[in-house]
Amino acid sequence: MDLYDKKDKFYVAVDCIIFGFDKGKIKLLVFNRKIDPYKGALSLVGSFVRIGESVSEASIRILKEFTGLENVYMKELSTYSSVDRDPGYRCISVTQYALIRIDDKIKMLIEERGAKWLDITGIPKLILDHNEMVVDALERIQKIARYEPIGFELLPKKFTIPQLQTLYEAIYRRKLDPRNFRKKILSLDVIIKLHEKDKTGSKKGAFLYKFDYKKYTKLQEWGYNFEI
Amino acid sequence: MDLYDKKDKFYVAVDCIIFGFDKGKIKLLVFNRKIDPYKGALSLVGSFVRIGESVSEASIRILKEFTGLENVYMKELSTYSSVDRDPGYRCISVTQYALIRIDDKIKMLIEERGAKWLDITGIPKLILDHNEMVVDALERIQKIARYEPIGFELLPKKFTIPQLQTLYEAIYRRKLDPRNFRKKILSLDVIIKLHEKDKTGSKKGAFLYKFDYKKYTKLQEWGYNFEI
DNA sequence: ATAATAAATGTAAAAAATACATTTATTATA
DNA sequence: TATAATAAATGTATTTTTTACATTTATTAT
Repeated sequence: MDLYDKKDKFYVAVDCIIFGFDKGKIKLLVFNRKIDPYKGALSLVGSFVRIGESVSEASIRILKEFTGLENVYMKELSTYSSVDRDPGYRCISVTQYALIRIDDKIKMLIEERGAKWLDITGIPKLILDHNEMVVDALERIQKIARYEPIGFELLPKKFTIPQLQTLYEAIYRRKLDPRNFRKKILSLDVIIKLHEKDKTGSKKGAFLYKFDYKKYTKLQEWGYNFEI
Repeated sequence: MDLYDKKDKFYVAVDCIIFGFDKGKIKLLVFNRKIDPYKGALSLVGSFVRIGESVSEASIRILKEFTGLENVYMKELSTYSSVDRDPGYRCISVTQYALIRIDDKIKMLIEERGAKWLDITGIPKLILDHNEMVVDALERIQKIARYEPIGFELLPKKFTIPQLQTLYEAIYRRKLDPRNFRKKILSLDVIIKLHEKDKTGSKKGAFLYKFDYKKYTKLQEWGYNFEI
């Protein structure tokens, strides 16, 4: 490998913009680099793609390394390839955005690995062009939320309608009317009411629901609009 | 360059899925390869990305080489990176989809360069994974047509409402009601009626319109829905 | 028993989408 | 110069969806 000049051949990297949702806020997963270059600086979760794996295989591999998670919602965002984007290598980065459920187990796993969650309002300087990637990814999820039920990827398997509303308010950055929101989400007919309540949010408690993937898949075939 | 094994380092290519619209049909630009490997086979317009250019610079360069056109609507589709996608190189391809106006000048230019337009219904076998790219690009433009006015990129600068309708019918693969289509498109308030008629389509002739990019840009800021 | 809290609910009005058939401007031809 | 032929242009009633808005309910803590 060291026979070649690092600026004379292409390196391919994958960077993951990993979003979570916790306490009513959308969060981004970053870590403090342990090694040079940029030791100590904040970075997205990423790695070089190996010659014997595809970009998507690489992204699955590093997501597992950093979070312990498999079968995560992850989609390609885009390619960052400016000649001077990385002073060390001639490296193009293929970015992936991922949505994960934050629970206590995940929180622990992530802390063990030296990663952490940042509130997406007020992301500090990250290395290279990673801030740009985050901005682009946020724009993308805002767009995609209009025709895909991505909200459900970020919530626990069981969630309440007020929780779902708070999440959509965070994605769209505006308040929604609770009566209209409830009416709309129920009319989509893709959530199932459970016979349990979550009482952490109020004395009355709110009914828990779960997402109906089967029904959603069926509807999707017919060109379904998820706008809320 | 030849010091390195072709399977031992990454090559980066860009492939362009270039769509046009002619005689009521959506067309794809392909060419017959003049050199090995795959001499004589049909291929998307593409090239290796040079070490000193970005992917987007490369795509602009090759689009110019093949069509003579600059300032074309072109967006990244996605990255194709299976380890065995290209038997010759360890090559990842970043694809771009482009929409261009087919006119007689372009037709000539393209023929001179040995490229040609294929009807998108019934694309023959293309090299490598290019068929997959075309399918993905078609899916993408169908989706994107719902919230961006991409139709206008494919039509001549001056077009009639029936022409626009035919184009959307080709994109969505379904018939639209002419009264409702006209009502909807006019309500969007982004096309300007001209005092000329196009009489190639009928004895009565249809009024020509042009797209109002300024108005569209303004509306876009407010989160505009282009669904037709 | 009462206060406090967030969850749950309904309705009327406005806007948008849909379904549907006739008239109009023009050219070619009888 | 009247007529036939052609695609363009037009209107309305109905249904569906979206919006705006205030009160009651279930539960816990005091």
